Amino acid sequence: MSHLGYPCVMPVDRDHVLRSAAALLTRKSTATMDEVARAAGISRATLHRHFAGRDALVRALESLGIAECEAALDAARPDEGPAADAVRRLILAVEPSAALLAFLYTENQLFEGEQQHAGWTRIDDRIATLFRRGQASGEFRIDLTPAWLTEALYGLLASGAWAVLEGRVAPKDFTFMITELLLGGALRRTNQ
Amino acid sequence: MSHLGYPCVMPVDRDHVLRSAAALLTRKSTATMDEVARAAGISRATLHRHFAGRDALVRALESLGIAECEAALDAARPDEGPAADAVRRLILAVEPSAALLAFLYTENQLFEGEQQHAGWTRIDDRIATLFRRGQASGEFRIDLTPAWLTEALYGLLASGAWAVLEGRVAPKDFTFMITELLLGGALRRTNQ
DNA sequence: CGCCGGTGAGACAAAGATGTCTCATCTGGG
DNA sequence: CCCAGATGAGACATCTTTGTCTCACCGGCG
Repeated sequence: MSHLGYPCVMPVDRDHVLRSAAALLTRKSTATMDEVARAAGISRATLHRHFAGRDALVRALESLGIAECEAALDAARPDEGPAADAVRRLILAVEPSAALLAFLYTENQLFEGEQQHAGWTRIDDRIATLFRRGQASGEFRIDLTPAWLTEALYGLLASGAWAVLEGRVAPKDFTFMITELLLGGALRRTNQ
Repeated sequence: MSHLGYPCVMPVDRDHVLRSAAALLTRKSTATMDEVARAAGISRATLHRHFAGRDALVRALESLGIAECEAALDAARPDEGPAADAVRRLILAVEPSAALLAFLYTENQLFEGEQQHAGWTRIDDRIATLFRRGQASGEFRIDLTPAWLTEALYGLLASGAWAVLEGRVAPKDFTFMITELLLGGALRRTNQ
C-alpha cells in the first residue's frame, strides 16, 4: 500500500485531463481517445489507465458536469430574493461550465434507450422549481411551462458557448446575452 | 439511355430516404449507414448507390436543410410588416424542418477546419437582417446583437425539437413556446 | 546505490464501419 | 415472352478506433 505521497514521474492530474477533454469534445464531439490524450498532454496508455474506456471518460465528464451544475445552483441561492435575480445568479455561476454543458447536452440526445443519469433529473427539478417560484410570485409569465424554460436555458447556454467558441459573440457578453434574452426576450419594453 | 419513366422494382424515393435519415440522425447522430438504410426501408447497397458515402449523405442533408430554410424565409416574407410578426411567420414556417436543423446545427460544430457551406452564411445574413430591421424600427431592443439573436433562434429551435422528441413539450406548443420566449422572454410584461 | 511506482512509446489483436463487388431476384415495357 | 433496369443479400478487403499488453525510462525514497 502506498503512502499517499506524490509519485515519482509526475502524476496525472485527473481534473486537468477532464477539463482538457471537455474543451476538446465541445469543439469536436467525435474526437478519438488518442486526440483526447494528446490534448491533455499525456499518452493514450495513461489516459486508458485512468479511464477504462471512452464510455468511462464520458461518464466521468457527466459526473463533473453534474457536480458543477449542483455547485452553481447552490451558489446561486435559487430560493432567495426575486426569482429573476436568482436566474441571473445561476447563469453567472454556470458560465464557466457552459462549454462542458453544451457537449453533454448534445451528447445526451443519443442516450436513447439507456436511462440518463439521475443527477440530471435532480438538476432539472431544481431549475424548474426556480421558474415555478417565479411564476407563483408573479414575476414570470405562466404561459411558458417551467419544463420548457429549463430546456430553453440549456439550449441558450449551448448556443452561447458555441457562439463564443466561434467568435460570433464576445466572451464578456456571454452572461448578459443569455440572461437578457431568457428573461426579457427580443422585444423592446415599453416601460419597466 | 433511359426513357425517364419509372423503373421496374420500385425506385428509391430520394426525398423519403433523406427525411428518414434526418429523423434518425436527429435522435442518434452517430447512426451507421446500415441503420440509416434500415430506417429508410432500403438495403445498405442501395443507400450507397444513391449517396457515395456518409459524407455525401450528410452533405445532401445539409443541402436539404438549407433549401428548407431558404423556402421558409421566402414564405415568411421577412421584409413585410412588423418585424415581430415576420419572426413569428419564420418560426412557423421553419417548424417542420426543426428536427433536421437541430441535427445540422450540432453537426456543424465539428466542421472546425473546413469552411461551412456558403448557404448557411446567406441564411444567417437574412435572419440577422430581419432582426436588424426590427431594431431599426424600434420594435427590438438594441442591446442584443442580431448575430446573437440569430444564434439564439437556432438554439431554441434545437432545444424545442429535442424537447418535443423526448416528450417534455407538447408538439402543438412548439411554435408558441419558441416564439414567445424569443420575442417576449420569461418575465411577465407589466403592460403591452 | 538499488528498488518501486507511474509514465511514454509502441506493438498487437479484436471489433466496428465503410466502400466495393458479385449474384440472384423482381417487375414493367417492348 | 424476354430483356433491361433497379433492388436486396451477402461476401470481401480496408480502415479506424479501441482495448490490452510489453518494455524501457525516470525519479523519489529507503
